[in-house]
Amino acid sequence: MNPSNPTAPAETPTGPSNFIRDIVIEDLKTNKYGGRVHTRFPPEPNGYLHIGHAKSICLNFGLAAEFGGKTNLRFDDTNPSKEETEYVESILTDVRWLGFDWEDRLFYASDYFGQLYAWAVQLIKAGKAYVDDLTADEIRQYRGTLTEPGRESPYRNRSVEENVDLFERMRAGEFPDGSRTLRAKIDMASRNLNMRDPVMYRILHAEHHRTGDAWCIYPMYDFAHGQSDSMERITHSICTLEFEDHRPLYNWYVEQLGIFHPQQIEFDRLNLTYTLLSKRKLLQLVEGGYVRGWDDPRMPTLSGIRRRGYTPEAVRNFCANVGVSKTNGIVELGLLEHYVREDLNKRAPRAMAVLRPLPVVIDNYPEGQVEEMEAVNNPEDAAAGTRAVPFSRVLYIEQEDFREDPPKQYFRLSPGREVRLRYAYFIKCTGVVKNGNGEVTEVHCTYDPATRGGNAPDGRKVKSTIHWVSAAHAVDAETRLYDYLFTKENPGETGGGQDFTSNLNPHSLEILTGCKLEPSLAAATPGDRYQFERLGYFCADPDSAPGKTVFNRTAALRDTWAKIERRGDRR
RNA sequence: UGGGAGGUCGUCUAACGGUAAGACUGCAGACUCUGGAUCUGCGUAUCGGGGUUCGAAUCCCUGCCUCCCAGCCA
Repeated sequence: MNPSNPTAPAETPTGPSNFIRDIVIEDLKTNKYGGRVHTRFPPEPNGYLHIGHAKSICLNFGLAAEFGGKTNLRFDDTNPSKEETEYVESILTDVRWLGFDWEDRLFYASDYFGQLYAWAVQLIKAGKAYVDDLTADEIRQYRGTLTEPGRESPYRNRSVEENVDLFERMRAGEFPDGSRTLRAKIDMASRNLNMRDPVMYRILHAEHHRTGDAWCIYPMYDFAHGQSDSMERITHSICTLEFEDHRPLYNWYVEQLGIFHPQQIEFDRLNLTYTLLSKRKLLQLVEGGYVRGWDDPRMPTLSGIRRRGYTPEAVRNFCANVGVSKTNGIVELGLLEHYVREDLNKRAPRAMAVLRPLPVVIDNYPEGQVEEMEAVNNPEDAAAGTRAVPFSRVLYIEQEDFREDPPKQYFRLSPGREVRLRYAYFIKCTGVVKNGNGEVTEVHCTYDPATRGGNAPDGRKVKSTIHWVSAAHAVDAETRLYDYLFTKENPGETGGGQDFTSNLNPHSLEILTGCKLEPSLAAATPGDRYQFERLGYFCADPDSAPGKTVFNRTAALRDTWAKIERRGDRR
């Protein structure tokens, strides 16, 4: 926090330290970059950001913020065939939503196309790059294999003059896509395949989302990334493990060019159980119609998570606590859920909602009478106050809260048994009405007027408190319950010939209509979050319209009874 | 059978030659007008084999296992 004493722990540590933070602290101590900490988050605008990106965003912005540094947002948009403005918009929105600010430092690799081109010419003139006429297929063959060295291209020793001329003509659009490339002249025998004369530029007559048709040659990521970091004077260039092999190449470019040398540090990408974090596969889910879009609440995208009802605070806490290391592991999805529950428990107002209604008639309650019961808005937050909930003779309770033949340890309503209606009265079940299939369609009860508000003057106890909604006052709603999108911890693991879609969970979405909400919920607007008592956290969906309320279940509450019952089944 | 990076409770992360710690999960209990929350307690780990050392998760040797790399993707 205090730049003059960078080794002092942060005033509000959001999580444990990690090896990258330790490196930054050490660099500050040795004054490696003149006390500067400058990071960047460099997405490619070819898809929506997901929870794995959130880890990187939090790391980069968090580190800079902690040590008084800066973080740039830079789009690595070097491949016009995959990138779109829609994606840059969504990325901007998501980073902002997460709570980070790049201030005036929004950059694009495409801003640097001119400089990159000049540097390419510089390398050609230094005899360090050449125009190659080999086809993609031939380049692959010449590259060799993991265990065998590659062979030099027959075009490798063209004169500087010819290379300059050819490269200029590539840029001028004289050659068709794929006919030539610009390659770095390094070492076809290198044990690191990235150093076997990597392609620097390819010909692509494609419309770029920002530069339009100004260019028909585009730099490869490897030729753009390191220099972009360099131009932005990035001190700590943090990326994921798979780029470790590329570091020697980035170093080579920067050294040949004689420009500022950022320090690249690789960390492990986030993996989550029952979750896919691959933009390619997420795109496939969207395009294949397996989900309703990038922001489907089952998606691990930030837009999906947001629509699901997660808070940025919960995501940040999660990211601060998953740890940053170099081991490839897989974090349990339950940890993410833990952080939403932890956050929402503190801030979500409570309300009563009945998802699967079962009518209850209080036979001894005066017909036509309505009472306003006082309910606490949030037991975790006294300042949230109370509200009035209407009570009347006919109510709805949750089907699960009644059992005609209660199993052991079931404490809820059943014939002859007394329970408390939350914030209202004790009721005792006196009988049921069934339909032709023998299913209970209505429960009859009597109430004890002396227990108004929920306490018995005679001190008698009930073993259970259940939620309810007055039938006459209820607001109808649709709720969408979500389960894991995949049935396998590692959805990428598939049997012979199958792809990951075979691991899709057919029950990942359950839509409930005819749900009954307490009237205060009629005021909910999309994005509003509540805890439906005893059920879970719910968030009003943008699909809501006047008269049609839709809620997403963000996360269920911990359900001890379900656990007991499940265990009972196994015995 | 090349190169790079890794292997610590079920999961993730710490311990930087000196009592293997924390979080999540699990189990047990307390409390409770949410079978929620909260609180208390319990459990399980240094990949294997050698070595150095008074002392090794940590250093050395060796074996095993996992991940990444043969795009004109990023």
